[in-house]
Amino acid sequence: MKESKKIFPQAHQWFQSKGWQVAPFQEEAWQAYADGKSGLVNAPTGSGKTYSLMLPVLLSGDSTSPRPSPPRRGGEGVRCIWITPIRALAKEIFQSAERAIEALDLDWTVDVRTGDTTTAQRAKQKAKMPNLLITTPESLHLLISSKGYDKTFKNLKCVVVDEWHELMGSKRAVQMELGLSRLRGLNPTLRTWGISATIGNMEEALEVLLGPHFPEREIAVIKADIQKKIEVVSILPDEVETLPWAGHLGIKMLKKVLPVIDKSESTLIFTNTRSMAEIWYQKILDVAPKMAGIMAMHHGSISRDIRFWVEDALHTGLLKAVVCTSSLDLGVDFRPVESIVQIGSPKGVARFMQRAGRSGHQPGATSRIYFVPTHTLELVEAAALRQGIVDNIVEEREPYIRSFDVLVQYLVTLAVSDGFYPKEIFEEVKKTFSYESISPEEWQWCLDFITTGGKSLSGYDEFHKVEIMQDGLFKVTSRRTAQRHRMSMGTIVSDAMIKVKFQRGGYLGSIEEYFFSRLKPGDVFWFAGQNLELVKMRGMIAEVRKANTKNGLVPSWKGGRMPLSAKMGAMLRRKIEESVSKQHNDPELKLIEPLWELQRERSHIPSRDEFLIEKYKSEDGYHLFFYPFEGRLVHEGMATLLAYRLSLFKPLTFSIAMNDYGFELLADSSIPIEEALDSDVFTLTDLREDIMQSVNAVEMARRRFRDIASIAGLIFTGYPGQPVKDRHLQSSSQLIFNVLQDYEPDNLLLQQAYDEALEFQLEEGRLRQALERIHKQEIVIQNMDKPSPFSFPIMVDRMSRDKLTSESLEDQVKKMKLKMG
DNA sequence: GACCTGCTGCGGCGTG
Repeated sequence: MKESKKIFPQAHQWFQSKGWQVAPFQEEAWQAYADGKSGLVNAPTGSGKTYSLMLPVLLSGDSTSPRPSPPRRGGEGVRCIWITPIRALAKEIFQSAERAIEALDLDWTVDVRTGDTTTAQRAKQKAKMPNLLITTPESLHLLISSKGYDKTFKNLKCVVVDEWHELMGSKRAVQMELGLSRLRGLNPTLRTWGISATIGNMEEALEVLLGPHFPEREIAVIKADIQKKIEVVSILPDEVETLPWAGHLGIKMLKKVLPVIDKSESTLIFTNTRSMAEIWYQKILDVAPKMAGIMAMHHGSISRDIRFWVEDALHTGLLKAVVCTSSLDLGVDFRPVESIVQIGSPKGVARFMQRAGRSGHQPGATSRIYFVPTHTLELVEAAALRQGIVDNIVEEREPYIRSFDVLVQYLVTLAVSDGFYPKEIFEEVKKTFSYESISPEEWQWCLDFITTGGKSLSGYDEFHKVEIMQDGLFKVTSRRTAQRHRMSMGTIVSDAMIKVKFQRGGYLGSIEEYFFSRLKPGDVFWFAGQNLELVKMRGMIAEVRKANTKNGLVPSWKGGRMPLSAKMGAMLRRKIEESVSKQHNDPELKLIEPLWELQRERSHIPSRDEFLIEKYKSEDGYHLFFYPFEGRLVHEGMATLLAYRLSLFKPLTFSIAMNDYGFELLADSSIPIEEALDSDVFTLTDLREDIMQSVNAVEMARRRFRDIASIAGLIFTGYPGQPVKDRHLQSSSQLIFNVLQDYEPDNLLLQQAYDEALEFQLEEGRLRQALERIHKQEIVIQNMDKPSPFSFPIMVDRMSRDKLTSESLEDQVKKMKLKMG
């Protein structure tokens, strides 16, 4: 370690002058960088990870001079690119860089380039690029799509990808891989560094960043040895009966949450959905009107202006509490708050830890997170989360591979700028993790696709985007094509949103088109913490005014589903067992004991090597309940699979319901489950075939295809400010889907849609593992006279989806409770 | 195509 001091004495001096300590991992990173290595710095937020790479980049030979010297004239171009997944973080990186440059008296220039960069700034950059460029993966691709980009990046020595764990597991990472492959093509000695929080598959994260064939001896992995203490405090009801058996809102716990808010300087209240945030915000105001003015709300559909204001107000101590969704997980790294409250299951240990980390930022300080269960079985989740933290469990982020939509977009990007020669680019693309396995035929398909639209779309000129020049250069010559392409780059596809505005101006945020299709003028809804009356619709704008009525609809957004992570599922199974055998110290598990007694009385509690199937007959029909604890998506797949296999024994129509813990099959005549078990209904044999038979794979693929088509540039989503209506997008994507389905079933984008449906919607891999596990377990079939605590919430879930009944859900649940005695 | 609880993230109308 002594030697590194010789390499960057200025850095040490600067740290000293500030009274900062140089952490061992920082020194290690400086050394590795000076040695010319690439790699990954694995360090938590707030650990000084930025300077672990910022300083060696600035101070090493990549700078014009490590000592003060008169600035050289322009033309040096970009020497380092710093990638951040979030625009808002760019500002912070920029400030860190400026601070370092000034303190060390260097002649680096630094600037930010994102969608927020103004036209004037862009023009300035075009004349003279900064030496350190802070940008996003999307903006990097936009730069690659401009003429002479190879000159811009001619002197590039290093790329740093910040928050790499955030990109991993999304197509944005694939886009990053492609961008890196091109930059390495331009500069074979380019150093690539990632900065990442811990994820379950760290080695893979490194491999994705550097590509699978990066020379081993040029790689370094730097791990910050900072262990954060996290304390999980459940907010418990006085009696377990207070908690509902089913439900997810947790409003019943409101009174217990208020004291936490009261006694803390500042509190973040995390909810799982945007509508839940809206509801909690309103309910808190209802019971604690004094919170008006010192409490705010923050979620992804609220306008950026309002969100910035909230972040700022939290900084300056104006706000005492903010109700939010994961929009505050990341992004602006604000001053830590005193208390964190999590309402309902966060579904994964990593997400929970990240949120906990928002409190107690001082080194050595303990982060405390209050967990609020919203139904009885979530008491077990509390214990599971605590154990998960103790055992250091962190979920994986699975990288996307072979995403042909991202690849064809990239190829058009290259064709838009200076054009490309396929042979050269193929070699680069093959070196990425994502496309390592691409075959020459598949590559040729991509080239055909961008030049002719492929076999079935060749009749349409708009798909002939790229031309092949005489010398074999692939290039876009049409201005319109180039412009449209630049306008639709990136891999994030959003639904068309209606903007919500006050009549006199004042933009509040956006809600999906669908929500408004059910509303007529005069209707009242809650949004952004306000009670609003719809005045009129104007295109994609909803004009509103403040309403005086107390009640209103709460918008629901489509959003993504967050199923229980596999690791949480395993931990839940373990904790149930510990709770039942009373081998634990968790207060939550103690509280839930009466529920186990009831479960045992009415049914059975499965041990680790048992798999429980409950049978129950009601006036609705014949029910079967299964409990794999694998999350909603896997359950949905498994339920359809079993329904299909069971129907081979006897013609039956099933209705299916599920939650994160288990699923239900309901039929109107008896279900031959024993018979089916005898002939191995959980078998892995013919799994793929049976899945394809049982689920509506075409429909699932059709839905995935919309995003794929938009990333691949098959559909144009409109000019900024005048988006194309969703139903138009829907229909054009469907049209193309149908054409491909009929005339070109081997189309790679179409196949990708099927692959994604299987992998991400059915979570086939996890389904397979779950079936394997069940196979090794002993199956216990239990008849029930009354629904068990396990099965009850699933039944409620089914009822809430049953449109035929006119009874309100609440009445039904009451009736059911009476019946159950 | 959605409703049935369901997050987050970026970019965009210019070629010397």
